[in-house]
Amino acid sequence: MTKRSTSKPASAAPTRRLSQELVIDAALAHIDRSGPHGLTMRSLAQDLGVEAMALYRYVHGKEDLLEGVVNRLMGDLTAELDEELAEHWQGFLQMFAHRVRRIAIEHPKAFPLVATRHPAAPWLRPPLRSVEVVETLLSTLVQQGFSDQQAVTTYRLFSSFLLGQLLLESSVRGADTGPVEEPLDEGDATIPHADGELTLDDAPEVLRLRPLLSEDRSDEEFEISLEALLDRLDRELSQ
Amino acid sequence: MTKRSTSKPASAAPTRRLSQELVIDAALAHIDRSGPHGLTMRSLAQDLGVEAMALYRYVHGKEDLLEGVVNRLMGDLTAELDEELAEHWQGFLQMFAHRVRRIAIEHPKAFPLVATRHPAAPWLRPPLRSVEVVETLLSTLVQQGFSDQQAVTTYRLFSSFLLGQLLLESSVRGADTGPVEEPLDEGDATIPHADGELTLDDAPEVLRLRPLLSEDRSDEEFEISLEALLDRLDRELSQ
DNA sequence: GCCGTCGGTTTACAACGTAAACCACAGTAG
DNA sequence: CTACTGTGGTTTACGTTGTAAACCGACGGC
Repeated sequence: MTKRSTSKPASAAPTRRLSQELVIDAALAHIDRSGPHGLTMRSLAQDLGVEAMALYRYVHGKEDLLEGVVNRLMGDLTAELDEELAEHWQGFLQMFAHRVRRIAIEHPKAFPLVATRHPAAPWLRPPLRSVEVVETLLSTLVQQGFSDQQAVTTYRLFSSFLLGQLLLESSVRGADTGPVEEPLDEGDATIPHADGELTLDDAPEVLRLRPLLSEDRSDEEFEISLEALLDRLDRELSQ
Repeated sequence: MTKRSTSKPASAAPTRRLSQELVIDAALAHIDRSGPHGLTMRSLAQDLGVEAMALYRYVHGKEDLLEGVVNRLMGDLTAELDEELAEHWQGFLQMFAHRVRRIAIEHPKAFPLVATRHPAAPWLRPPLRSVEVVETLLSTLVQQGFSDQQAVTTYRLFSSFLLGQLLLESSVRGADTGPVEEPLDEGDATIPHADGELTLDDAPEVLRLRPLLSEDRSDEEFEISLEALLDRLDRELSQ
């Protein structure tokens, strides 16, 4: 109604009763299409066909809302784990990794939040942010013969791996799924800032390898790297 | 002068002439102590003993300023590389990795910006965000016998590794170097939100391993993981 | 002397997060 | 049936943000 043109995909007021779950879901949906930057209390409210202040019945504030969103995202990570796979730590970790990756892929714009948002406890490393998840992971590992130290280290290695890989991946996916973010102005000053099409003169190698560079190998790369990590763990375990 | 109490460490107006460099440096310093969230055009201006709008002579806007900051951070990555080390790709990558790590450690609060801020080109993966850096990296690799594909993959693996490792590391370091961020209120609603001291009942394993978990092994872990990555690359190279 | 241009300030505004007061209704108690 | 109270939502309001636009003083060249 105002003048924003940035995608208000109808659904003006389909629901007649709010709830925290509903709010958070709407928030996630909104982020999915316009990025975290595009999420505003008012715009979200409008999505729900309601006034901004109404949201405050269900969330403490924006910060809290975002917290809710990442919980929503990473929440059902421990849900219904396949007992079969969980029997060997390799399969277990693999399954876990793929679950997280699926989330990152389904919500490329939202996933970075998981990384940014600092966790409740310093030893809760993104993207495995809930005590529940860490608990199942650690207990499973220890239960399968990992020493305490090994379990913890594995947890650390595993999370760095996931974070690095998926953050990067979701960043590129999030970009081409509609870079609705910051159109911003043109014009320049004395700033070295990003040129319209990037100066890759005197960068012959980059120029030459450009097709290779823009290729999307994320699937195989993830698989391979994960495999490498597991191998490495396996080696360190038996040694 | 207003009423902010959040650390204005003197230095009211030591300089009589502004410059883009100066502005960006001040911004970085400000972020270093209060986090990106605490950086405000007005507060930054005040640090420089000047009015907010003055900054716009040197930066296009806040977004641009942040861009400048990350460039400043990652800028001199290619400066004066040790020819000795660059003779073997292993030493080369190692040196690179340590340089980046040093930056992440010296600016824990600022480093996440490097990850968040999306790069000019999609194939420019954080934290190696400048064409220059990527150019030297790629050319060095190719020049030492890497195939094109191998060079590119190495670049990818290397950046994921750095990003995951250092983002996590800087996040914990940034936290205990003064969590000036979002003190926010107390009180609750129907929200699952982080309890004051986190409920780790029914998380016996986490509870038990807590000392292990909060231990800081980042130094060795980085070294070891880097080593592992290099080994893996070496293996894939010869095979 | 006058005149741009450069560096900074003043003023202004729209958009944001959110506190506080307000209102409309639905149950329920009497 | 009426009065009371809590619950869900709106209105109004305020402070803080980023930034556009107009303004202004000093200073160097003609």
